[in-house]
Amino acid sequence: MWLTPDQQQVWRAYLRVSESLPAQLNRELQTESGLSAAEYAVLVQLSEADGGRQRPFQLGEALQWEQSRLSHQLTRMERRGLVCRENCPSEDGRGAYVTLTAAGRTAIESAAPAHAAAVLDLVFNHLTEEELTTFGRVCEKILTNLDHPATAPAATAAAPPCP
Amino acid sequence: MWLTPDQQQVWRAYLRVSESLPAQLNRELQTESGLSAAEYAVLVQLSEADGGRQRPFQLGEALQWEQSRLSHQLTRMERRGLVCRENCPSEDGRGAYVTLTAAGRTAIESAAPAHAAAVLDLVFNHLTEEELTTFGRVCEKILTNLDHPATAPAATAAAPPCP
DNA sequence: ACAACATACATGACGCGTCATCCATTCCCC
DNA sequence: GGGGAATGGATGACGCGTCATGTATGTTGT
Repeated sequence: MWLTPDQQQVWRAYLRVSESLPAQLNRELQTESGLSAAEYAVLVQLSEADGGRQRPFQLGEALQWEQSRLSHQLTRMERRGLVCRENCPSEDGRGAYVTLTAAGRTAIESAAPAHAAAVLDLVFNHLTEEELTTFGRVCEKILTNLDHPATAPAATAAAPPCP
Repeated sequence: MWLTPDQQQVWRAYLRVSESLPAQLNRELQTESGLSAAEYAVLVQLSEADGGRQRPFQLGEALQWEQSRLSHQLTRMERRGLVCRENCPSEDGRGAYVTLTAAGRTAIESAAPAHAAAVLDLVFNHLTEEELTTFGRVCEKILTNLDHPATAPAATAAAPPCP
């Protein structure tokens, strides 16, 4: 029930990566393009959507973000003029649309190349083919474990009939 | 200057891991022990220190944290009674000491086993030997790239003589 | 000895993320 | 068709992290 020394070492290395790599990418994004990682992610999704326009809940699904997180983020991005909200899609009175503004499109298009270059530079340009595929497989395995919470100590049998 | 499809796929998987894995571990830590990941990290360091007592700047080095971040964190943890600050180490009038309280030691000791189990459960128990070592090597490589900013476009030659 | 600089730490402002909660609309089922 | 429940979304409170600054003590050069 404890990590082996090998696992400890890998885990510590991973923890450092998981702190430093996003931090570094954030800094680069911020200084080169004035965008945060969160803004970048939203802008990428919107720019890939038809008409640069999407329902918030679709955005949330694509980003795997909590709805509240997205809502806060959109509020800040609207304040910055990167997106704008339009209410009342005729089909669903509850809904809304988020649209990329011209400024938003400019921002993402000018930020993307440098960001991709940074990712290549910090990660992929230094990996062998085999390291790439194994790294990918490890990530997929972790995602699988996150989705199937084997952690459920006794509830794996069946969902209780909700009495 | 763009990611290949393979790289794209691995990158997206990594991004999800880097969001979901810490989030999941945080949740578990929070619900099982009432600790945040940041608190856990500080408590681990302090509990390994002699007398559960350390200078903030040493803590910062060990954790690789910015000084300001640590200071804020210690303020919150002091408010929660997990650590306490003592000023005036006789050797250095500027300094301070952070000490683990009894509550802090109890917290970390009761939290550690479940946390280790969660890490094993979510990550290491599902990796082959070869995946473990390759994963570790990839992390080390990324860390190396982060330390040696090959990104420095033209300033690698020499630091300017600071005119 | 004293000015200039460096070190150790604290703090306020702000962006970010989560949780809990709330409002409006739409769906469903009797 | 009327009363839940579910869905789409917003918001406030709070912990967290960074940047910019501030303050006090120590160090160094002249």
